[in-house]
Amino acid sequence: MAGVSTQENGDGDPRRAIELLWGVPAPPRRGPKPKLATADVVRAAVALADADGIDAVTIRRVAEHLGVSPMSLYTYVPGRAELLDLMIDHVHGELGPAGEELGWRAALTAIAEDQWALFHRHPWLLEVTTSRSALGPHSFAKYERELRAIDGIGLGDVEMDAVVALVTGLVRTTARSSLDNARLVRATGMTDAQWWERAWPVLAGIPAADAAHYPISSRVGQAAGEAHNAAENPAHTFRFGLARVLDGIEALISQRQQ
Amino acid sequence: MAGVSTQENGDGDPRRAIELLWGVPAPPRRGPKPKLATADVVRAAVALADADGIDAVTIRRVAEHLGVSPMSLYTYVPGRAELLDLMIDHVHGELGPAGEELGWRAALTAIAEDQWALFHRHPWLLEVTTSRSALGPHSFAKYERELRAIDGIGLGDVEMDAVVALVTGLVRTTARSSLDNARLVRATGMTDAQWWERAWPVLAGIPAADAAHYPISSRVGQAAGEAHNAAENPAHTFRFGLARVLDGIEALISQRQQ
DNA sequence: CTTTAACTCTGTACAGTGTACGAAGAAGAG
DNA sequence: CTCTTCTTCGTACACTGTACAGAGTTAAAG
Repeated sequence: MAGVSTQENGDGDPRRAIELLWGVPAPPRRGPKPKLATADVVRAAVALADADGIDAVTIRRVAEHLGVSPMSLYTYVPGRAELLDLMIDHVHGELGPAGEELGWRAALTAIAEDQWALFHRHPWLLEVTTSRSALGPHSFAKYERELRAIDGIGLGDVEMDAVVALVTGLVRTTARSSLDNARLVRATGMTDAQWWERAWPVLAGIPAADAAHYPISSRVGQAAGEAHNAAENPAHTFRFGLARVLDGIEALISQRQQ
Repeated sequence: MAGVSTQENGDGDPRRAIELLWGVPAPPRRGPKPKLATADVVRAAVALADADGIDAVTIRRVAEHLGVSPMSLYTYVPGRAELLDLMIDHVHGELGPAGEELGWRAALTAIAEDQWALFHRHPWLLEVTTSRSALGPHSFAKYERELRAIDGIGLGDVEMDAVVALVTGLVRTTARSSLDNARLVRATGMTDAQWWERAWPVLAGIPAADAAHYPISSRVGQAAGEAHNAAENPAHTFRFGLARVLDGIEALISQRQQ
């Protein structure tokens, strides 16, 4: 089955969102003392998302966890979309610092491993799409660290951005596959193997689905399916892909140096 | 701002979903003639998603487009989640055939270009996550074609699956970035440059956001931002990444051959 | 033929969602 | 003190997926 869905929400004026992200101190306050701070709301939302997924982050449930009425949250956060932005930047703060003494390959590897771990700590990150206004201080630092890893090794600026996107994209897709598998096992109570055992009789009764029509898929799919369910293997797939990508980057660099 | 969100929906019994995907002919029917066929529903849903994004695909709106009451759709489709599965497999039917006479590099390139184009024709594909039960005939054929491109060149079965995931993942992430940019420009009426012009004064007033703290990002981010907005450049980023990935795969293959 | 069973279609209803609006009350500014 | 601003909250609206029950239609069974 399929799930959804990244919905629109660019309202254009980024001022308030940016101020929240960067924690601009509130101007002189006149009314009653606020019960909470924006950070409390963000922390509660992250805790909810960690535990029950991004769909558990509803205004009502976050408010309930904070012992506050739903509408009060709008005092601290302009809306749900901006809350998600704040959550993203918040957990980006868990990523490691620059660590500059390494070579580019070791540095990129450390970055990728860091993000791999982050996705597994906060799986909901994979269900949220970021866009330009989500650039808070921690996301900025993340980007800076990524670029620093490959600065001064002969790549152009646009190339550097592309290389960084390549590596972070790899982490994202392999982490997604790893966590999707785990999530499905949890949700359906079936491993891939068990699921296929139930699905197979149905497929077998369909002429067009005969294995003869898909000879390579049948062979490879089985091997890959078993590998995905082995506990340690998603990480191997990730590191395999990372090695390929780094090799490709290395080829570019040595070509540039000639 | 951020958007959401892949929600759960594994109900466990895949029989009906699989039958729909593979177009099993309905058993002898007794009641009144159906006004529609499942394919009509899928086509209408795809048209809606193409035009207005995946969030426009609500049961009510699809039904309205078909001149039918919302609840009748449940005659043709078990629920919204399965409808999304059917949509995915439907558009996977637009992908090209195997084309086997090419070398692995040319074949993988053709596959990647095909998928790049598909994502641009159906941007909603990027907002939907697939999972195991979405494997209809066209998705199966897609996987088979991908594997065929690299079959018999010395890779193990699990490696083949990982390589295929690497390439298709790259297409997905670069297409996402390309389309996110386009979507934001459409939604906010601002290009990245215009957006930054408005955002900059806000950021400039925040000590922590000083460019001095992010020297490389400031330089590279500007260059990359301009590149993203140039009409032809997202495709260049995609092809740049593809070249790196293919180089990485090539390194593996020649290492295997020694 | 009549009867029966299966099937399509539809209206209503429910539990959710984000959030606009307005009222009530608290606390610092003058 | 008054005035203004701010927080908090209850209510309400439009929207979602879909469970359920009933009405109407058709083909098969007797």
